[in-house]
Formats: sequence, structure tokens, C-alpha cells
Amino acid sequence: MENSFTEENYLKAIYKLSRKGDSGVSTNALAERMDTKASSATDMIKRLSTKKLVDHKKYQGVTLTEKGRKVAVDIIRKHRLWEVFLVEHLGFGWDEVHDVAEQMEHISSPLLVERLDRFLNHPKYDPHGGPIPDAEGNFPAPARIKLDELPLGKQSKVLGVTEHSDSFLAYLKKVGLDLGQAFTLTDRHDFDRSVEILLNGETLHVSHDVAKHIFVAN
Amino acid sequence: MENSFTEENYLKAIYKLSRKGDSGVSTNALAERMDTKASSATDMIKRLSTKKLVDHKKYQGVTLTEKGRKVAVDIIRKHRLWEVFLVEHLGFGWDEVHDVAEQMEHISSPLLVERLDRFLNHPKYDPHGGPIPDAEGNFPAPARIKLDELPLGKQSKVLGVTEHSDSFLAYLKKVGLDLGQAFTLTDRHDFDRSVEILLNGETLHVSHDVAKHIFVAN
DNA sequence: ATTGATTTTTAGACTTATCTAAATTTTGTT
DNA sequence: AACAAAATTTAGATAAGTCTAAAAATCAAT
Repeated sequence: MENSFTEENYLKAIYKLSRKGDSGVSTNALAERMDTKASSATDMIKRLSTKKLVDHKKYQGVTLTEKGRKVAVDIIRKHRLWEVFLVEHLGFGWDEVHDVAEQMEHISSPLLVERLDRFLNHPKYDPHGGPIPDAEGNFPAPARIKLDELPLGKQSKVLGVTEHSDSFLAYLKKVGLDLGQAFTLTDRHDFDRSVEILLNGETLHVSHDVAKHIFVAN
Repeated sequence: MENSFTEENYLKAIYKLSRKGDSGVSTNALAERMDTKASSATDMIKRLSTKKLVDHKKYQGVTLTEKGRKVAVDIIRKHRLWEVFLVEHLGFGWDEVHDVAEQMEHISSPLLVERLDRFLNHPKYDPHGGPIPDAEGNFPAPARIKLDELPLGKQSKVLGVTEHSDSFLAYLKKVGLDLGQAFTLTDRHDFDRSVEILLNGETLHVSHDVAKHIFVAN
């Protein structure tokens, strides 16, 4: 009754895609996210379906069962806990941890996870600002909003991002929007929904496309 | 040019079996250690051979190439570093870590290993007393001997074991021969090569079969 | 509502790692 | 040296995960 790494990765992908659209996840979307072909996704859907980890009606997309959701959330929990460890204890940059955590998340030992969680002091968010579910699969209520929703004049700081592409992270680093960076929202342009923020004495213009992907303290 | 977990485990098994007998490792011995059939071992030997990780002449046993030895030793390095982490930072008992480390040893990230090693302060021995090779694959010179070779009257302490079965570890725990336990060798019986040691004011009789599996400080 | 495009599934093949059963090579003994 | 026993390899199957190419179902659109 063990799940392979591949099965776990598919479950995680289905979970993440479900967050977006509210209906079932399409075979094509799943295949694209898994960087594989639709036929492979179909095969895996069948496998997961016989294991009662997903519900599937032909041509109708997949959804996770409660059992499947538990597995997916547990992997996310492990992924994010390891990211915290890598950044806080091994000195990794928050933009260097993803690939390693992608491997560590598959280590199977409930005792290890419990002890790691305690060692890290039960963190609620990972270095990207992603919420860490507890052992029962419940996510913490996020005390944070997107930068484009922050009230004018408010002081805040960067808590995380919702976009993890290399180019986006590199852009943030270049303009100084590092994790934890404090700033004040000084202006807002309604016509294009861009904002101006003051950080380290410099005024920075941030487009809405960027602002909507940045989590900040509320 | 990636090695699968299975390939890595075979390489590690060949390495460990090579330590014992000095000649090549037999297919049967390898199959037994991998808990599989001889035919499977033969198949894997062929695979590793085409990858230039082992040398093999039909019916003649396998030996690691230099390349194969590097891979095997690197896995042992990772295994032992993670064991140190589990015991010293997550509060695992030295008898609880093996199975988890067995999984962690396959995580592939030279950067991670380097940083873990630094975080742990470049340990030379794992919690079982096993020497940890450095990044170049060199083992530290062991400043320790087996209990059955300890001179009469010498004070010492338990550094590790060469036998990791549950029953053996449980026996050690029961009689009080824990890791780090200090004692004095008070007597030696030549007829059966057993020894008597004094620990915590109690005299303990230790058979040669047990003593030869215990590393102690020299 | 029929056509055409898109999405999804099936069919058949390949790879890795395993197995059983049979064949072959080596070893040990007389 | 010959023959039986033991060890090893080959042959052919199976399961997981993938692929390409083709068939089937759904969707979109006039």
C-alpha cells in the first residue's frame, strides 16, 4: 500500500491544480504540469483511481478523494518543513531550496516529520511564505495579503510570493524585494493598479502584475 | 547518467561485502544482502558493468571500479552524516536512525551535503561509531579498537558497534553498554576469550562473540 | 445538428527491476 | 578425470511508468 514517488508527485500536482480552477483537473493540464504526455497522465489517473486516491469519470477530469488529499497535503507539509530547515539551519537562500525539498518531501517517516517540526519550532510558513499544514492537514489562517491589496501609507514587509519562476525571483532580488524586506506603500495608481513603495530610502514602482504575486504582512 | 536508488543500494552492498572477503563479491552473497534472487543480482551486475561502475568477468564475482567506489563511499558519507543529524539535533536514539538514514542517503545535492557537514561541525564518526568519509572519499583513521583487543586494566568507553541487528542492540541496552558508556577492563579469560569489565560499580561478563563487535576508545 | 477541432483514451511498444525455471559453468569429491 | 552439487547466467514473464500513433469522445460554432 505504498505510494511511489511518481504517484506522490501526481497527487501533489492534482492538489495544486485543484486550488486554481474549482472543477476537476483536466488530463492535459495535469500532463503539462508533470512535464509528460496526456497518455501518461491517463495511465496514472487509472492507477490512482484503483487505489481510491482520486475520483475519475472518463473524459471528465480528476479530483482527489479525501484519502488522496491527505497524502498530497502531507507531502506539502514535508516539503515546506524541509525548506524551513534548509534556509534557517543550513544557510540556503530562499531561492535555492526548492529542488532539494522536492526530493526530501518523499522521505517516509512520520516520526521524522514530527521531530523535525518540533526542532523547527512548529513553523507556520515556509521561506516563500507558503502556509505549512499541521499533522492533521489543516492549514494556518494566513495573516497576510497581496501587495496590491495593501492600504495606502501602510508599513509592511515581504512575506512570500505566489510565483516561483527563476526570472520572477531574480527580478525581486534585483530591485531589492527580498524576503523580510520592510517598506511603506507610498502611492497607488488606479489607472494601471500599480503601486509605489519606499524601501531603503528609495522609491520603487511596482506593476500590478508583480504586486499581485507578492505576499506582505497585514 | 543518473543512478537509480536501486543501483546505489547495490553499489553500497558490493562495497560493504568487499570489506569482508578480499576477492570479488559473489552473485549469491550480493543477492542475499539485497534480499533478492541471484538472477536479479546478475541483471544488475550487467547494468552496473555497462555503466563502468563495476568490473565483472562471468562466473567470477564483481569488484567496484574507482568510479563505483566513489559513488558507494559518497552514499555512506551521506548516510552517516544524516545519522549524526538525526541523533544530535532531532533527538533520535542511535538505534532508531538506520531506516530513515537509508532513505536520506539517496538525496542528491552536493551543496546540501557540504552544508549539512558544516552544520554538524564536520563529524568524523556517526552515532554507531562508523567513520565518516570526507568529500574526497577518504576515511578518518580510527582511534579505536575492538573490546576484545583492549589491554587489561585499561579504562575506555563504548564508541560503536559492527553489528546492527535489533537483538544485539537490545542486548547492549539491557546490560548497560550504551554508546559513550565508560568502563574498565578488569579481567580476561583466555580459554574462551571472554572479558570482564567494570561499569557503574558492577562487574559484567562479556563473551568474545559480543566483545569483538564493540568498538572502544584506545 | 453536422462538421471540425480539441481533448482524452486506447493500443502497442520500450525500460527498469524483478521473478521462476531452465541451462551452463565452476567446484569438490571420489 | 568424471560426475554430482553448487553457483551463476540466460530465457522468458510481469509490473510500473513512459512514449507514439491512432481511435473515440467532447466542445465549439456556424
